[in-house]
Amino acid sequence: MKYSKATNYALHTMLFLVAAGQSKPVGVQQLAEQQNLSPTYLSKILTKLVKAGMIESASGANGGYRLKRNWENISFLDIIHAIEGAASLFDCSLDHGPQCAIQQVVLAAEAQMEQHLRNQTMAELVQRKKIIF
Amino acid sequence: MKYSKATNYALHTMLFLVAAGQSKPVGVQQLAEQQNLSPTYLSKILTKLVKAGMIESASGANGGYRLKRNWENISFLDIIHAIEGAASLFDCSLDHGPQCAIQQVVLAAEAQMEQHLRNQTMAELVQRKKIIF
DNA sequence: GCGTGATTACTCGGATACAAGATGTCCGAGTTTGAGCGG
DNA sequence: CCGCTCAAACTCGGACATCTTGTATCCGAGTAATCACGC
Repeated sequence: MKYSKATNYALHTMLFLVAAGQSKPVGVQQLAEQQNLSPTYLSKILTKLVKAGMIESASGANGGYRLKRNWENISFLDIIHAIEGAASLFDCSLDHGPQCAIQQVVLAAEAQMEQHLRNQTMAELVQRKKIIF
Repeated sequence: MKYSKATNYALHTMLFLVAAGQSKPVGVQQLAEQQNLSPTYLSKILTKLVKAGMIESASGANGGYRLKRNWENISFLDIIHAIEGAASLFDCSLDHGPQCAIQQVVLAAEAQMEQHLRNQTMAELVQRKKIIF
């Protein structure tokens, strides 16, 4: 079990966008170069973030991606969910009784992790560390 | 990102073995029936648990799998790591600076989850709930 | 009875098949900016 | 100097190609218990 590379890329991109501010859109090319991956693939990932309402895209020359309003509240969990989906990471394969004891334990553990990811916003991270994204 | 079905099977099997006690070995056929999957596949999964030292196998007639000593301390995390591997679920794809801020956040969150999984033993769960595994 | 061999009931491990998802690439289409050009 | 056109610089989306991983099956080999049989 591992987070996908796409999540990796999305987190780094968002961190950069937050650090850059929301003044001008940043081209996908520039973003891709920094992470050393192909622009077209990055754009697919960013499309998910757009649909999740975290950023917006600007077409045409000088286009690119830009933060949307209330970007201050975007948490790690928001980004991860946008990319990976919000499904819980364990589904009991059997159907025994109303509630599987194993499932309860694992989901409780997952909730702990999500709690931590929900409390950490991108903006806060940028403030604390002086970048190195 | 999801835990694999194999993990699912392993957890359920361990819970059953703990509930059954370590007197006689339980055949893989019986274990597979309860979870409605093929015996050969289950045996592959259980082989990992054997190598992790949680259970032992007995060949020949009346053979099967049985708990090993100090099974009381086996936690959820032990089983999950035996099946999924112990690799952390996030590796920063870039190499920027000594420590990636994003990585630190995600790993801290993961640590929270693992903490919870480490504290929950199979034996405890069997005692609390009267089965339904 | 008692050993000895065959049968039966198991697990083990490797090889293989299959499906799904992650990871990328390619290309055509739409959109905005800005430069060039003619009036 | 103004407006029009056109090219350039972008993103968007769908359709692929590829690779890895999870899931599962098959089969031959080894092993232990038990049964049968001959002495």
